[in-house]
Amino acid sequence: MASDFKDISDGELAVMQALWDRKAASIRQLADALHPGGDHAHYTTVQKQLERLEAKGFVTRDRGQHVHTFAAAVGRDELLGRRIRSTVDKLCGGSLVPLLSHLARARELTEPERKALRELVEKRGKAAGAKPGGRKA
Amino acid sequence: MASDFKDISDGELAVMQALWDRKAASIRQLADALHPGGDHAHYTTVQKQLERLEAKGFVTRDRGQHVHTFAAAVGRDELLGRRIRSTVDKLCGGSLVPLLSHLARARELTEPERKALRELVEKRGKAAGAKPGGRKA
DNA sequence: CGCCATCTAAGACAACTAGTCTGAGTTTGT
DNA sequence: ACAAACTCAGACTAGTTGTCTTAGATGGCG
Repeated sequence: MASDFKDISDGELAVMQALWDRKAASIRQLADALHPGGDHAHYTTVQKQLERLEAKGFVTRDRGQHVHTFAAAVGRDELLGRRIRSTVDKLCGGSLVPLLSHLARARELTEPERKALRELVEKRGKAAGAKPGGRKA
Repeated sequence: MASDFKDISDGELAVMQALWDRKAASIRQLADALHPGGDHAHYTTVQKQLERLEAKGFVTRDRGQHVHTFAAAVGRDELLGRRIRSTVDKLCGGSLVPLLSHLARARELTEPERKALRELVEKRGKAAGAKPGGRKA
């Protein structure tokens, strides 16, 4: 279910961001990036965050070398999607309409945004074969 | 700042849902709705949740009568918007493109969703000030 | 008036999470 | 062999959330 989605904290998210930016890294590299001039305590904080992220399945650890190497197991888009879905499920019963009309009301779209949007609309060729609004509204 | 957005827990959200469904209500009404057959403990749980929601500005309390009356201070759409914005800020630096392309990739859209989307595209040239009176499109 | 049901108010409490910090043991390179 | 760097396990604090207890205020009714 969509609900077995374990979310992560802001601190853990910062670690993920660093990981997304570099494909793979050691604790030391991440700690230095996130806490420039940090001491051992900062190092172990990052270590603990990676440990928890690994437990939640957001990160993979390569124990091949003495210095372990970490990599993101879920991408930015994946996390984005989970969060959006979770929000939409909880607040709109799964329907995207409120989300979309909110966007429409909220602010002006930029050119790239409009472009992405247009593609989204085009894509409707296939249809909505899917059952209408699977969830309740 | 957009970041001073205080979020609410799932339990508090349930109270908000009940409130959105009925415009205004007393603690008793909400407690009965949320915990059918509940005892005094459930009552005070809802009371505490309302107290915290009021502190966070999500709910207003009318102390005019002996039995206080509560109403939602922020709507579903407002909360939706805040959460979406928060997610987009944290994960995409504020750009909607990843969100939109995720939607495109994720699944087929339903008819009403496509309709809302088309309107979103049309609406391009306008300034932030929503011109149409209608909330609903 | 006096009683009682219902309500508000305030705080204690356990469970959980997240960030921090400490200490001990292991591996590596010189 | 020694020192530096790393892993690992766990303790500790603080904040949040749901639960529960107790005390005091209010209103209706015999």
